[in-house]
Amino acid sequence: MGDVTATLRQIVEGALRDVAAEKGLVFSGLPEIAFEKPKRDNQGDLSTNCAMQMSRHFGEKPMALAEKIVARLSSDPYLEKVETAGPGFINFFLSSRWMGEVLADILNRGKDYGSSHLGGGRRVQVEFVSANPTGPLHVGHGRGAAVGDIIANILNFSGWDVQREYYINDAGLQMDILGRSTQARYFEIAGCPEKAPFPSDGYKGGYIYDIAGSVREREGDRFLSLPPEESLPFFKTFAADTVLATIRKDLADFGVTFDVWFSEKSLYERNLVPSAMETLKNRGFAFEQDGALWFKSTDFTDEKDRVLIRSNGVPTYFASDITYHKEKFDRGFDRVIDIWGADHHGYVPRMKAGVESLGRNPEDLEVLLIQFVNLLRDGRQVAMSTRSGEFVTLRDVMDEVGVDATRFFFVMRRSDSHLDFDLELAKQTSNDNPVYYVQYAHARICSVLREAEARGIAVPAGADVPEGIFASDEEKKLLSRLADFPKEAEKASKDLAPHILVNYVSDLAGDFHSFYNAHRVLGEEEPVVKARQLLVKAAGTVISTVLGLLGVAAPERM
RNA sequence: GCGCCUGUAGCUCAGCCGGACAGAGCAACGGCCUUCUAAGCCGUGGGUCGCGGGUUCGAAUCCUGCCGGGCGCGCCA
Repeated sequence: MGDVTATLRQIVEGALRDVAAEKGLVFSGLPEIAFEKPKRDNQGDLSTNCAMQMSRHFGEKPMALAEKIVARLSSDPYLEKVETAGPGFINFFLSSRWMGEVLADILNRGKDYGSSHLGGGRRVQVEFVSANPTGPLHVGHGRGAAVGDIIANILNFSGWDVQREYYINDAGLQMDILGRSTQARYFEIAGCPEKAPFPSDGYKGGYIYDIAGSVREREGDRFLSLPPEESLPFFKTFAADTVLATIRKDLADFGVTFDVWFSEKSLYERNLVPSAMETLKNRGFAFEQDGALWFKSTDFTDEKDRVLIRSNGVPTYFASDITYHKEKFDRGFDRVIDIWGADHHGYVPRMKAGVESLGRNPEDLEVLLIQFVNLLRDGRQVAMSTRSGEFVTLRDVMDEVGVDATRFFFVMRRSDSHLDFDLELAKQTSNDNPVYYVQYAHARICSVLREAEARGIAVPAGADVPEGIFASDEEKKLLSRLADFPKEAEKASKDLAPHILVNYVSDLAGDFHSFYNAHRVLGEEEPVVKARQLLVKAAGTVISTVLGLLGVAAPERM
């Protein structure tokens, strides 16, 4: 059986129509009846507040309407009992028959349980990280990487055709500064810093020395005799390539890969920027003034017009970005998601205006803002400053605490709220650490199934269990949680919210641990052993699926 | 000054397209290992949901005004 709520919805709708018919009311379309899982155990497995929401239309008090609905509910083998409660809730207690069906559904669909066709195969692009190739990725980029990668996984799981893309800002002034910084360090190492002074806005990180050192290893001192301006192109290219290679390696080791690495420079090489500017002019959204080309962003929600091409002829970052987004949509995506650091939030209205000016619905571009990571060690803040080059890199963190914990921690909170990341906590292998809590549940499950096998008790091939075999609260709770998964996955997809999955899988692991401590799988009567083996296997399947979406390992042993 | 985000238990946070006595983890306290992994489980205590108004049968949730924290407002990227 697929969806319990869909079945319930039909039943309740039928009852509502009956009540309406008796009162001579006609509704063209009933609002969707919402079901939720009540907070307290004695409030049933599912409940609806529809009586309260529709009481006005029916001219009834919520509770009275609820009673009428309940009185007209058709009997259903999946329903054990139905109650009205509180201010007008209708609570549904599901029968044990339903539990067996959920179990069978999970076991039959395996890894696909919880996946959906929400996206209908439509194409979505997720662009994330996109850090300037001027230095190693820091923790903030890491959070964006984890969020973007997991969102891409979730969208894929819910039926979208997903492409992951990294936009390389390799065209602007920053590349020049990177080249000059490297060049200066090269001359400095060689003992003649005066020939190429370090730029005042240069990159001061130690990695620049490493790159300069590599240049000396490969090219020797041959640039010392050349005028700096002549060797600058080499330094620019070499430094950018080196940094980008490091970024790729860090991301790959972090479990993040991209389908496309898109170069900003390529926009210029293909001459796309001028043609995009032409498009804007033709559509009446760009105008010339004071020798510059301006975007008429005040036609949209922006507070002032913005420069596209400076009076010196150099395009702004904004011009590249409009061109880039035009190019994205030209590639045929139905939906484009950009994941940015929260410090760019002021740029969102402008970018949306840009998209709209190109004739595209601005809602086809969604911008997700990722708030900062506050790095702590034993509760104390770790000092960081990009300017001085002293920052904690993603590499540092994943080397210290491991990829699994790092990814998990990055998506534990809503993306739009600040994240406290305690390095010491993430490293602990104790119950303080939520990552291991979940992984441990999976390892325990594997252990039980292994032990069963060792004792010659194979996991039953089918998925059928006797009705009523799961009688305890712990079993029912676990099953009920497993039944929630498709809804939770859907919610995570619609909200683009990985933390929903983290919360879900933590709760699921908790339900499993409670079950495990209260009951034994092996050594009970045969039908119970078989049913519990299947239950445990199903729990393992779902935990493994969710951890897979999070890009976190599901270990068989710990 | 204008704009965006944010303020929930001692700490970190969920809940925020309005609903049943506001949830979880950690920390504190008390229990549970001869039995499938105690990296686990069970129990107890702990909250004026920043403050004041408003809308509603009903507000942590929506509106509004204050107060506190973060960020952004360039012919920078």
